[in-house]
Amino acid sequence: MTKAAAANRHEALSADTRDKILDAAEVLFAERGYSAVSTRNITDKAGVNVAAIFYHFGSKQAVLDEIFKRRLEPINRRREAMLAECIGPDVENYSVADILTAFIAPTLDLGTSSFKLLAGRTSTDPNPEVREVMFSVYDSVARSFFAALDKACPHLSKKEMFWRAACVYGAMMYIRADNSRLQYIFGDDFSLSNAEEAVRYAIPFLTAGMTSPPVDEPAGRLRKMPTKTAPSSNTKKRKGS
Amino acid sequence: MTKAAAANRHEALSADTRDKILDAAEVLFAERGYSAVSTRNITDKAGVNVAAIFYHFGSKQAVLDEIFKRRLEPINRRREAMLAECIGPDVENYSVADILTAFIAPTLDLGTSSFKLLAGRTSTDPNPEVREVMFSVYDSVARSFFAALDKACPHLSKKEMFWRAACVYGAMMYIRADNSRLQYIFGDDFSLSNAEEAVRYAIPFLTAGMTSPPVDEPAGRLRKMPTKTAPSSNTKKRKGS
DNA sequence: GAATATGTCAAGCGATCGCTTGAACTAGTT
DNA sequence: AACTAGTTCAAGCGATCGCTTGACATATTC
Repeated sequence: MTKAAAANRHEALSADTRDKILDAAEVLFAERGYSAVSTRNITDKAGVNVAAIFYHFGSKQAVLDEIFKRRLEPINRRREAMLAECIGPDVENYSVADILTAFIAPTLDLGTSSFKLLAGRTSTDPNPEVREVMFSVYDSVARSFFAALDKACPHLSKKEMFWRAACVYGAMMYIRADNSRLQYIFGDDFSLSNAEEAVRYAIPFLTAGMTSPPVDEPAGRLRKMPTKTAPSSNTKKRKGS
Repeated sequence: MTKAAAANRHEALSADTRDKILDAAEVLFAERGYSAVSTRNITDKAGVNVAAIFYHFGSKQAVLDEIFKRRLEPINRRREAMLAECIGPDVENYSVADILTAFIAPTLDLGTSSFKLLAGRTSTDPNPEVREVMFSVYDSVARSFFAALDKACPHLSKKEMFWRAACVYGAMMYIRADNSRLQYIFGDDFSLSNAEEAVRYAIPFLTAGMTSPPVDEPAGRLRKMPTKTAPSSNTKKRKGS
């Protein structure tokens, strides 16, 4: 009783060192970038000793890796759930908009979490240590996403799919990274950090791009064109298959 | 005669220290990122003394700034020339595809130059020193580009334009940054570094997105919709106005 | 209550950071 | 030959880097 109470109090007052380090590092990496943040910056902000990083994680890079694993696990569960919901047995009716939403929306549903920024900004970070983590963490989800998109867009050659995927990926990452340069140009009334608006305005843009006619195919020969949205609705709310 | 010859030979054999530093730093920054490259890395690669950086530029940040100024000057001249060519007196016939091409193509016409990578990768670099340079360097061109896009897309509210601009910007930056993750997924036959393919496949994607119907506007009320391409052609080759 | 496992801490390792210094070298001018 | 201005150089400044160490505190087990 007293023991449990003490344990609870301890847990309520302060997360363990491990989590404090992850929380602090996440914020700092998002703000300044992996390379520009030192291990002492992290432990200072976390209020723990420098050695704790190496005791709990082994290296600075391992901290970054753990940050991504911790956040992406629930996000990817949501992604796969949403994806499963919108790919039924009838391949003919795959909705490009729904697939894009399944892939993008869960990554934006993080509120003001620093991880959204971090994920966007590290996506093009050239530091080898960072890229190593990115490769290890993003691979499987990206594959299942592109596989679904491929089924939904049978009119596209692999090359066209490659370039369109790059556009989708780039737009998504840029929105997440939110470097505030556009805000600087368009004015403070606008912000890329508004998740609802991102889904509302960016998804239709990307859907229009994905479903536009292929560049290479002569206009005559034509395979089945994709449907942009689910038959009955253009919002997320959809009936089960 | 001998003097001029000596000067020429000297110039032919080795660019001056200033340029050697810029060339070396450009490659290293592109490969590893600004924060992960030290001044000694730069001067070692350039084959000059460490102090030369501070004698010629004053700081590491000033080197990054000079790299961007040196490359962007000719690129921005091309951009403005192409933009001037596609915005005539008849606003009604502005071609979204041509405007996008004017903005994007010149940044890709760098061959294998490291600057293309560098520009893409630094665009979302959160390091304050890097962001400072980005803000100072990109502002004016971006404004004139968005102004032209705005004229070409009168059917869009400022908010819709903001989000579509973000998608365009993001796609462009991601393609330039070429983090090779898509290549890893799609296979080695595909590469984002192919400038011709980028223009051929990405511009139509982005044009389709830009010219898609507005999200907010009720379908009934409708201002003039934009033309996707110039009347006679969908390639870069166009007659003068 | 000694033994053991787990975690924290101050101190400091060698290496490297951005940057500075003052002496030396190289023109070209008088 | 003396002078000047522009440039390069080795050496090193204090600070900080990622990471390690060994002493110590705490909690659990037998």
